[in-house]
Amino acid sequence: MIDIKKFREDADFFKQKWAARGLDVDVNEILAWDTEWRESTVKVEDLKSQRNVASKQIGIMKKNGEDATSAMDAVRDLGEQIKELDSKAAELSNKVSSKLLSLPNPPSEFTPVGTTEEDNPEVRRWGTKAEFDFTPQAHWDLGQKLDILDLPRAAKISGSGFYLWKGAGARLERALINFFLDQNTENGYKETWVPFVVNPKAMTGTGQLPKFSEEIYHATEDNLYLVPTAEVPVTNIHADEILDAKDLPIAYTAYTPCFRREAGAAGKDSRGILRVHQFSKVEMVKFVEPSTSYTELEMLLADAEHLLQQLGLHYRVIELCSGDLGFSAARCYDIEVWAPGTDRYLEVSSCSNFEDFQSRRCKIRYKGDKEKKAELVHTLNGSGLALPRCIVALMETYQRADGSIEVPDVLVPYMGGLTEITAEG
RNA sequence: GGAAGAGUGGUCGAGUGGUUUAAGGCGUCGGUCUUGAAAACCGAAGAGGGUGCAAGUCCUCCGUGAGUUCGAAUCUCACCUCUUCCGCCA
Repeated sequence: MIDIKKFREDADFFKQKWAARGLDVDVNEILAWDTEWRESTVKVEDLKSQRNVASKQIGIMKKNGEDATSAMDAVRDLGEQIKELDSKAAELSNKVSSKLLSLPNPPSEFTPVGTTEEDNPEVRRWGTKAEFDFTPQAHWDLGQKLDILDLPRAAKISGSGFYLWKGAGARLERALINFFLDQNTENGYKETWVPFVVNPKAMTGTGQLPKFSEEIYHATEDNLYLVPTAEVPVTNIHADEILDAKDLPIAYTAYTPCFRREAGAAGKDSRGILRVHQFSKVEMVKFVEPSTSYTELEMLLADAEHLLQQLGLHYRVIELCSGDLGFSAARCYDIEVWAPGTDRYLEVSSCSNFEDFQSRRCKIRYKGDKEKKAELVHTLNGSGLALPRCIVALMETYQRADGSIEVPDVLVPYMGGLTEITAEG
């Protein structure tokens, strides 16, 4: 959520920022509601002040044994007015805040302006595309022939968009989760284990609600949501808290499954396990002092990149332009890994700075040593990393002519010493 | 799931209808004293919002939301969370 005070001062600034995202926002409407709210607030607070004084008087009169009937009648009338004005003010305030909750974060000053993903500039590349003296296969063929990936049976159990690993495939999923968690811990992120099901307040705090209810699984009986990313529970760890400035930056890492309905995405890039309803992901989340958030973003990105480097996978980093930026982010980098069989770059990480957009919604603040007021922290997060597409890249990059797969050195210990995945198991 | 009890500031804890402007302890910060520290003593300090150039001033906040009342931390109702006991259970 944006800062209403800044919005009052310069609504045009926000209008332009939202326009850079392709949104035409009627800022005057919001300003009018806000002005009206402030006017009613001034009135109602004055009435309340009068009532407080009069009530105190009544108390004193009663204590002295005087008759307070007429004074009580007068204040009763005040009470009626207060009630009426109060509900009017509450209505206006709700209008403003529900509107603001549905508006995205303004892109940062660094964010390139653009309309679609075509406009996302490439930041850098690491490594080169793997070369083969045979035609590399896609992971869905490799997985089936090696009998480690069973999509038909996953569909039988749950429907399309779910995956099922067997044998070395299942082991590979577990190995990567552990490898990522270990690496992130080494890089200073504290490992956490969080709920996979969260309440509406947490979902609103990070920005999934109220706008994207169609994208998330909702257990209506209990009004709880399956997490679409660990970002939600992990960021909310410090909701409604005032942190000590000397504890910042705080960095966490967490593994969770991620559940996404992917409404309307059927058919698009959905072959194999490229886009699924449930996938594993290890996430990194930071709470930082505002002045440091953009250097922290670069560090977060470097940490995520390092994971792919150790796996020896070629990737590129792109920066999202204003039109392609996610709802809550002010600036965002995507890391895309090369998958030779699929013949595409696949997004495996999004590293974002949310500035104070989430911390304002979640009320995550920090306080310095002296008389300084509590200020909102900046929050950041990035995948480190999303599993299925990493496995796709691994399988397709390390495949051999006979369809077997070589296990990269760093994963061998996590695979119980297994150095290759073959059809013989 | 059932029963009982409880939720007050950074923390512990008093307050059960009216100068509560939320006591007091601990912790924190500043000062006095000291070579320095500790101890002791003195003092300061919550959050959000409105208004104002400012000093200031006003409103709201005692788990959450409604209600009763001239007036609610205090009374009523609903919900949430925690504790204990019982039941069920990996």
